[in-house]
Amino acid sequence: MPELPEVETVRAGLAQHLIGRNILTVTCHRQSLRYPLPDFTPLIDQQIVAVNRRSKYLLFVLDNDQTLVWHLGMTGQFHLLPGLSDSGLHEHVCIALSDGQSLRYRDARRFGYAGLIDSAALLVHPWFATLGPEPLSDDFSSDSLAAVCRGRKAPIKTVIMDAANVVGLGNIYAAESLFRAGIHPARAAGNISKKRLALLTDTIKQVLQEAIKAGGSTISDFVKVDGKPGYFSHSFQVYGRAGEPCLHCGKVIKRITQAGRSSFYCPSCQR
DNA sequence: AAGGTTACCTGCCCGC
DNA sequence: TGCGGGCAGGTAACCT
Repeated sequence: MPELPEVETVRAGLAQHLIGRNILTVTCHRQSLRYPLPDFTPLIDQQIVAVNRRSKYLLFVLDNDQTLVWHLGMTGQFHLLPGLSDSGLHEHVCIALSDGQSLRYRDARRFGYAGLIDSAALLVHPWFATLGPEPLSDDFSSDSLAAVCRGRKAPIKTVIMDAANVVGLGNIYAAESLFRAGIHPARAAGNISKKRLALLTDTIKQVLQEAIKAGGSTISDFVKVDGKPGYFSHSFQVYGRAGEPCLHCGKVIKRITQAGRSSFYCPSCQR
């Protein structure tokens, strides 16, 4: 699922169905995912008043001044099903709602995690305290990006994938943003002109916005009823295209490993 | 102490 | 057909 556009699309789809609903029961099929799951009993009889997002975290705001925080990890999915049918493969949590539907959490790799946090204390919680700006807000700007790049020898790709600097970018959108900005993923962050960082700031915002727009058509279906896979189908310019021709110049797209992840780039267009 | 590597988990795809 | 290896959209705990 989950880079920012996917999480945002899931958020929007869930908000539509969950706001105003009450939670009747919560059933867990295992005690922990990446971390131990919280005690869900405080959720019982609470109303969901908002479904928000910060970084890649979904925030279910309850009317008891607590927030159910959920991270999808790599493979986490939420599905809304009519009624309380049997749990499917890798389904770990089932939340029964007052409208007769049930919200199911499924996660094959179990890298996802959840917590129940006092809403007032959300921003000081360790998951949130160190997060950088939202990329689509004015807090993320050429100035803020330049500030975190200054003096850094780390590759620009790892800098923009570090949530302390800007949240929401994963392996795909980092690669696509750098391609559009013409910046080589391995270039030292501190060695990029202010002007080029300003361009990168713009391409990050563009790419994420376009992805949210495109994601709406596919992933919202997935949230709807019976959970069709609904994978985000976007035409990537470099991600996953190693060995294929660059759509801009025709040179062969390369793949390198950075921080244990694949990076894709055009050796001619990106410097 | 910044920067790099590894681990957490299951599934899938590819080559032998 | 079966099996092993490598890889997968995230995060954080380790090393150096």
